[in-house]
Amino acid sequence: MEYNFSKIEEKWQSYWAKHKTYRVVEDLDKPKFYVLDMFPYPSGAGLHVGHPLGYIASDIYARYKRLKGYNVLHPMGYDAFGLPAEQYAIQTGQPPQITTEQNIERYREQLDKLGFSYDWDREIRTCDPQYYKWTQWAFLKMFDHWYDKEKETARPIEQLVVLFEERGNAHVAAAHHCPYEFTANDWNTYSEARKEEVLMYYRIAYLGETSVNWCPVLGTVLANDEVKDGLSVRGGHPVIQKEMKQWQLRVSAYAERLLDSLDTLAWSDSLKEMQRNWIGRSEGAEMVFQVNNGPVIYEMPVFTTRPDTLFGVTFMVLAPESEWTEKLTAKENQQQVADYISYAKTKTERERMTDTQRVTGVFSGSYATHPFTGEKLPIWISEYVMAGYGTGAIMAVPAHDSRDYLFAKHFDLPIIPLIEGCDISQESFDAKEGIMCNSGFMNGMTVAQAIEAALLKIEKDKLGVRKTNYRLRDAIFSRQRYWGEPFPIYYEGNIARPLPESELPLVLPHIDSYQPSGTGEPPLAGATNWKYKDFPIETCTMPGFAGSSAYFLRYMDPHNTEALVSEEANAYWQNVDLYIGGTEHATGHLIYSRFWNKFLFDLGYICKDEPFEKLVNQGMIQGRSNFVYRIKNTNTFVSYNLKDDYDTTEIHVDINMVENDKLDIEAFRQWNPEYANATFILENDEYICGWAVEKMSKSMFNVVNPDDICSQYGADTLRLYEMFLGPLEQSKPWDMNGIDGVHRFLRKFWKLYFDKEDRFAVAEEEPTAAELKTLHQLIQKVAYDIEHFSFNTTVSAFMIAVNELTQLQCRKRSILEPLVVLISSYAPHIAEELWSLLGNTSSVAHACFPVYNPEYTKEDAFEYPVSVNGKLRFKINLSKELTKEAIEEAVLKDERTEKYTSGSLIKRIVVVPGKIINLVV
RNA sequence: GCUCGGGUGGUGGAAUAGGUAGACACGCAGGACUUAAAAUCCUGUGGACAGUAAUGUCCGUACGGGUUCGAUUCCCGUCCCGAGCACCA
Repeated sequence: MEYNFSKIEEKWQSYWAKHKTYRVVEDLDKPKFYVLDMFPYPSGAGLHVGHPLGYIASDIYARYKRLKGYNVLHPMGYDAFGLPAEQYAIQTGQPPQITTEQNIERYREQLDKLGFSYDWDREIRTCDPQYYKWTQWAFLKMFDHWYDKEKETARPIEQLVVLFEERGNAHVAAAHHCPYEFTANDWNTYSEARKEEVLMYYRIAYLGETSVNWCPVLGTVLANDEVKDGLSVRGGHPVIQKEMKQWQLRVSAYAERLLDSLDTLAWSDSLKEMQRNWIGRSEGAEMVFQVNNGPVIYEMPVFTTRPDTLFGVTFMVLAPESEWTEKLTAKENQQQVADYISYAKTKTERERMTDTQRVTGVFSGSYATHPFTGEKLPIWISEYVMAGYGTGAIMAVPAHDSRDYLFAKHFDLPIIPLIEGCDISQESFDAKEGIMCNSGFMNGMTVAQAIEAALLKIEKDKLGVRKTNYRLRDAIFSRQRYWGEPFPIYYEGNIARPLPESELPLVLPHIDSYQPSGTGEPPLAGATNWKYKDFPIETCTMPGFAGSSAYFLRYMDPHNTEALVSEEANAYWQNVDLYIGGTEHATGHLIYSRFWNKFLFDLGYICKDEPFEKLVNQGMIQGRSNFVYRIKNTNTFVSYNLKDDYDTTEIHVDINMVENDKLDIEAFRQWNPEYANATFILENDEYICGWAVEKMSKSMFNVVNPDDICSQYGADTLRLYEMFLGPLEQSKPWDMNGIDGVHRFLRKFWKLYFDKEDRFAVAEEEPTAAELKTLHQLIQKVAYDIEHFSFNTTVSAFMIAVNELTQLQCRKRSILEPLVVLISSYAPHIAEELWSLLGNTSSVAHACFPVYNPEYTKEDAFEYPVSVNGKLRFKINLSKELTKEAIEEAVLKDERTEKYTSGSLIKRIVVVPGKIINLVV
């Protein structure tokens, strides 16, 4: 029988679907294991060969764990809300519901062809009202809670009200952004509207005025992780800063816990590092500087991580947006300051970033008093100080901070060095090392000692307090878009009210036009009857990360109508044991879902405080693009090696028209009418294309569709080949060069089970020692490799084993049946077919992973390499069981020892049993 | 600038606790089968030198040093590549 992969794969895929082979239910008799992929956004372009890389790896792992006796939860779904579907709707008028549905269908077809062992009964879609009901529910919970910093947990807002009634807000350790203090008395006299206003400063989901990343082209606000280099991640449009009233999530309240529990997670170091950077913890002091501004004495706080440099402070700087800027500007400087602020406002985020070298600023006209020396410190305003971090004001130490240094040089301000022997003639000395000088009581100390001494002094003199700051900001949660979860919020006048839980899900209405209104109103403003009891409902929708922040919990109990997840299901599945996905979500999804999970944990809805125990980042599979070179202003194309003689433009060509970098000229002519009459300058009668490794994308014409590979080689070959390509975590370009070797291997493997006449011919015979050794070496290797995510080396191990068994002409059930089980994680279709040919009636998925027996792999004789002074000389066959002394004796007796030491005295013999013998002369 | 990865044949990549570097595969070369091609199978394949040959000797994991009987692996310095962060005080 031929290895007819298309027939086999079709047969088993429909078998699995029909018999629901991979359906999983809670089973208290079995240990659980939860393997999760980052669910895809179903884009119109469909899957390319890069997408399944992680899915294949997780599928191998899930299948392996199943064979090992675990009850494996391995679900899949779709992150279906998002911008592209809406952009498409704006262009075509097609409702996003329809296009998303179509895209999902296409994705499903492509996924099904690859033989994944998902339990499709648990599929979820974030745009399904039955799913986003729970996204809205979680939002309501956040609206209804505040964060207690003392107890380090979220608590119901009613309890905060009780605290306010008793003691006002001054002594409540809550995460908040309330700009003022009030007493219990004040609180009790507040109107209802005023109370709501105050509570909004404390809610975990809150509506607040903030400076946001506004993208005029997309007509929406973006979160920090959705902006890169001052451009939107989606689309690459410029982003400006704008003050807007937005829904936000108080992620910053969880900063410390998000940071601390990173240590308990089995994530890659680089990913943890990225999260640490993003959270950005820094320890220091918040100190108060007095500003004597005419009749009023202000106390202006600044944050510093270098209190040791206090004696080097020669001026102060405020952020242009800081509230202090207005207060501290002297009358005679008002015009310049106003000009400067309006100048700073016109700059986009991108300009501000690229312009870091240019020093700008303006003097406010006021002076602060140095707390130790009493000196007058001029207060400047400059855009290099950020309003959103610390207090929006800094004490400048030009000698030891490079930004302050540039500023001081530019405006000719004094610079006082504080470290003995440091050279500050060209640049500041930023390193935290050396001995202090010019620093009063800190003279002679090291920097580390001085920091501690300064902190003690600041606390003692009540000049300030120790403080830890985080870079992590609250997440902006409003999007002025249509295709997202509606907020379950309505407005009673100015007061935002939560919809009752019984009203959930609040279903996204259909609208007539997806066009932006032009007035900045979100599309939902145009929905008819978008009201709750005559009160208008919030017209913004939630951002993309809302739906993906708790989806891993929903998979545990996807059809529950009473709860996000039942207590029983959650107690059984706990959290994700293995999460596989791209590193691009490091500072977005992976922070938000950890935050979301911790919040639900605080409320007692779930039992684990972290969602993903182990996380593996698969690398990207890049595309290999091809180029042709058009001579400028002509329709003539010149071959790659001749292009340097002309002035050419590089143009991407569809890789389907290129083979081994040789262009199919006819296909190229038909590709685009513009090229129909093109002429070509050839080399050796061929047109050679240039090439480059780039991101796989439609616009670069370098996309390889997995469907094509499946029809040409089969899914099993594709699965094996994607793993064989290299280490999972590494990025690599797609190339087809090795795929034949992998396909050849599968055919060889298939042939093991058939005789010369191509009849299935597996015999019931006793295996030989050599056959058992091959099998058991493989069992050990496969188990080890899968546990260590070394999928590429497993494929090699299969190849070696199959070669050996072919050599041995082994056709015995006792060897070949376990072999099927071993390979079934990687190549499930061929494994199922052989498994059934072997007479098994149930799926190979229900088999047991073969047990490794070290007896069979034991070697009697071992070939010891013998080296002299570390240089390999010869090999000697000895028993592995021999004692050190016996080995030494045998080596000394061997005549080659004499030859290679040429009579020199042997000073020492290093014997590592089972490894090596080294003679030191 | 800071942080984290990484540099191994013509290519993708192995080497699991410091112990035979280059597994496995691609490519290439030669051979078998065939009228021929495809497919399949076999052999060789890091470099240099010596030998008719089996084989032997030396060099070799970006570069320079160190630790060690022994370093692709550990330490220090340099160079290059990739990723992330970037006025975060």
